[in-house]
Amino acid sequence: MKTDEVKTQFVQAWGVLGTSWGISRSTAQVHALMLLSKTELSTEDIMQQLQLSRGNVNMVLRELVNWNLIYKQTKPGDRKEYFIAEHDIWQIATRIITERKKREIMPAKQTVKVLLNSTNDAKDSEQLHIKNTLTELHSFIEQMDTMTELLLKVEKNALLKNVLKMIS
Amino acid sequence: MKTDEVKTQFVQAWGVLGTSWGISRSTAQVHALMLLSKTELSTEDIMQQLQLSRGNVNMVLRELVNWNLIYKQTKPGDRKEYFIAEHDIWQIATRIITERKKREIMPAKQTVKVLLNSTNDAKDSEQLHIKNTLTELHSFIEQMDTMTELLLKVEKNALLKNVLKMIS
DNA sequence: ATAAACTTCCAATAATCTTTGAAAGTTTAT
DNA sequence: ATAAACTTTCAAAGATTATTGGAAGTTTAT
Repeated sequence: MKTDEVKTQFVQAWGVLGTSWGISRSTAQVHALMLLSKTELSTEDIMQQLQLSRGNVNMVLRELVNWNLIYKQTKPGDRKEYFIAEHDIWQIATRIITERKKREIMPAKQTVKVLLNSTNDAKDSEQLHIKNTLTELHSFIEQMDTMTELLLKVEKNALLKNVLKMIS
Repeated sequence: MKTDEVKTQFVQAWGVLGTSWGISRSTAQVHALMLLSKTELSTEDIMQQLQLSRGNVNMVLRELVNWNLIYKQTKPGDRKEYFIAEHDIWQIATRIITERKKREIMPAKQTVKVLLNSTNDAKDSEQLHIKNTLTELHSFIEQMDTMTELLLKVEKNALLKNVLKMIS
């Protein structure tokens, strides 16, 4: 397969996958393109290669910069901004996991915690059942949280990586 | 807070959270209601309590049954179908993780694998960079997959649970 | 101070995903 | 065989989310 074909296919496929991960198609596409690109790209480059509007590309790039998945770059004597992707896969993973934690785990934790507080005075059997369910949910979310932290540590911890390999 | 207030708040909050996990609001709401309900509920009960349409509740229940998150029940001398939630939090977790793996990890694995195959004959530096990126992505996805399997095993494995606690 | 080159914002539009509700289908009791 | 009680389907409507594209804003060189 030709280089450009591979690129196109990956970009398109990643866009589709992205939407099932709660990432907008364009965001996933731009990230995919940049991952495969060795060199920095300008907004124009991306617009042209992916046929997306200026506004959209601008927003997506801002989002990716916020997630620390791409970096802004400038070139001497050139006023344009260029962007280049973080290419270290574990760095990428770390940042995505961090975002997902923020988006998916923390709000759930918060919700359950608040409601759990309001069931302290549970008396009848229904109330106790609710309290019990919320308690279990809370402890489960805590464990997911721990797991997430663990994942974030794997990168820096070769020993841990091996332990995981051993026990799994 | 009153029992019904807690229920309502949990159901509503869970509905909102659900949408940021790629689960439809109604699905998350119905599941939340059933988690807090000690007894089985009929389609009518759910329609009435959550003010959702018959069609919607029917589809959602089917989906939840498919995920093994709720069970169908019948009562002697009653033609209606009733549903009751799986209440074991680790069972619930197992089933959700399994679904997410199916939906999020497997398709990505497949995509990368296919494209990786088509870069075997990489020659110039750009092609090698692409091949390299895809290779790393592939190995990362493998690791996520392993991690998922590990998560699924934690439930049944007290030792593993303790190891995790220890090293995290 | 001006204009050129570029970036950002945001209201309108488009695309996608969810929910409804009525009609069709199925099962069970008589 | 019929009708009552219940479940399922699916096209249309509604809600939400993503994208566009032009206008406003900013920066830099002269």
